[in-house]
Amino acid sequence: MPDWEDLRHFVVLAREGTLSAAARALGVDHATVARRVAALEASTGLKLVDRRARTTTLTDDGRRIAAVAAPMEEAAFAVGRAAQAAQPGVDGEVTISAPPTFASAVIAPQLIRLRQRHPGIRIKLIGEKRRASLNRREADLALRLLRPVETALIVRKIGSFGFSLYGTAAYLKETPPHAFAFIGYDATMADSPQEIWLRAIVGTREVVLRTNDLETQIAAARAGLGLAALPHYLGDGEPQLRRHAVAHKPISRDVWLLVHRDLRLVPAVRAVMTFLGECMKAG
Amino acid sequence: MPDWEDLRHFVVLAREGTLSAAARALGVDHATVARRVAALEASTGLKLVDRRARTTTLTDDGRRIAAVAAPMEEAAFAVGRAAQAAQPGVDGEVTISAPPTFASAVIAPQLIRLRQRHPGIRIKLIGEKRRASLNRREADLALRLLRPVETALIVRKIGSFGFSLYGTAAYLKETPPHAFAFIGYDATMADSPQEIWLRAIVGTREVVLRTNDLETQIAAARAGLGLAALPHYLGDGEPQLRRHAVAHKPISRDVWLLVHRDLRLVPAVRAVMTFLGECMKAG
DNA sequence: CGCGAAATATGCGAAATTGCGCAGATCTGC
DNA sequence: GCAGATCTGCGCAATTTCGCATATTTCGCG
Repeated sequence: MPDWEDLRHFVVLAREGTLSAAARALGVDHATVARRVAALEASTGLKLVDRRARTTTLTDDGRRIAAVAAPMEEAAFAVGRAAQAAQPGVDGEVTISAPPTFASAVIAPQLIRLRQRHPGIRIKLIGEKRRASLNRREADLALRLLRPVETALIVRKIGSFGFSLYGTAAYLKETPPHAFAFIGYDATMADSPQEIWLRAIVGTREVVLRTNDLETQIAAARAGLGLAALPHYLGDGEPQLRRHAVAHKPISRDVWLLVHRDLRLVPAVRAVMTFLGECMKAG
Repeated sequence: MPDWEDLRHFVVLAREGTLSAAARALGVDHATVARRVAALEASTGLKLVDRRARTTTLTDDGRRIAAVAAPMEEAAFAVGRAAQAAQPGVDGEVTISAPPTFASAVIAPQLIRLRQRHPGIRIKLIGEKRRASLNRREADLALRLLRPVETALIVRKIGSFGFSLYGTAAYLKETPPHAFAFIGYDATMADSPQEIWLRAIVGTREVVLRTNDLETQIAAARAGLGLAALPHYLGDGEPQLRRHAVAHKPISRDVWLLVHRDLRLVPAVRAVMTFLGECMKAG
């Protein structure tokens, strides 16, 4: 039986693709990953990776071994969750993953309430667009705008929010609707419901700014560049912006709260879940 | 995620029950096991074992964690088998587990043939009464006298051998059958077919020696103490001993060859399996 | 009640592991 | 074609880890 730490490093290398990326993911030096993998190769008597400068490719044997070792990592994460689940009391650190603006505009302002209610809970709030893997315990809780399909996750709808067009009061007053300019997402978000909704409204008019960053859209709208489709929790918080009513059917997006099955009964996690539900009602 | 080596030590401790036993099983010092487990407790924030002098008991949390971590060990063994299975050519070390007398009297004398045919194969021959776990890779191949029920194992009957009563020529000539003394197994082997067979023959006559060791029975028979029920592969090899025919129906026991599913196609393992089959025909 | 076997705890020196810095190699963008 | 960025490989020093020896505790047994 090979050394388990060697296997841990190798599994990450197999997933990440390069020694350096694996080293970053593991929080160690790349030389350590290289040595660990070399040790695994020695103990198995197999050549697992082709070491070429710039690229490290798994051999056939390497892929086989990585596939067999992957369940080990699953089990290791399960141990981590079990340890978290066994923690007594409501103390502990809970990591939340949420869309960036959601984290900053909705959750963060209300965190003080959670803090007052449960002083023992430490919160790690990660605003990120890519979806954190709850299976790999990159987060304990996640807020998403799409109902996920992953197994072993408990999904709960905790609310929804609507969109409106926002512009400065001056812009809305001075510009006739047929001359409106718009601010929208770039191609990476072309499939999102709010972007499709916006395109329908825009019609033949002009989109003068495309950006993947919502904060940039707000800044542009504030500067009087045009109208942006913003969630109410953001647009209503901007004193310089006003909603502009349109004839189109309004849209809203649902917010889903995700938690891993193993963690759903942990007191600290439950407390944060309750808090997040209240955040949605308040927001 | 906890350190995987810590988990490996803890899983073995959970199975073995004491620090010392776990240390023996792992081939390390017991101090190392204690330190590893302490490190795991620190990283999980849980108390996993109750340390009392002389006894080490798992806590409830410890049992939970051990149960979750056990699949990790399964996967680790699977990696070991996969590595063995990926070995190219017929070179490699193959471990055989067999009943002690079988190993010494049948297999060992013929090993030279295997060696001549496949010089690259190194054999580890373990004579042991307790059944080696092929799942945990204590052996690659096992010979057993009972058809096992374990899953993931391939079972093949490769032969059988008979039993007879053996005594010295002088003893058989000078002693009338009604005065025969017998040599048999002790209580631990009372349920074995050959012992039941022997008891039926003995009838009301005397069993003057009971021992769990077959070699001891042979030595006693050679010394003229009485008659022992020996497998032919042993008794026929003793120049001082002669078979004594009895009216009872002769018995024989089947020999089963076991191999783990993952290893059945490994060239070196296949070669040894073929060799073992020939051993049975020759013996 | 004393003794021995076996298990756990502790302290110390040796050995292995790790991180860092630097060199060599390859790919990308201009 | 060239400069910059990124990745791998290697040697050295600091840290961590491990095994051994010793002490302590507990259980079984006469």
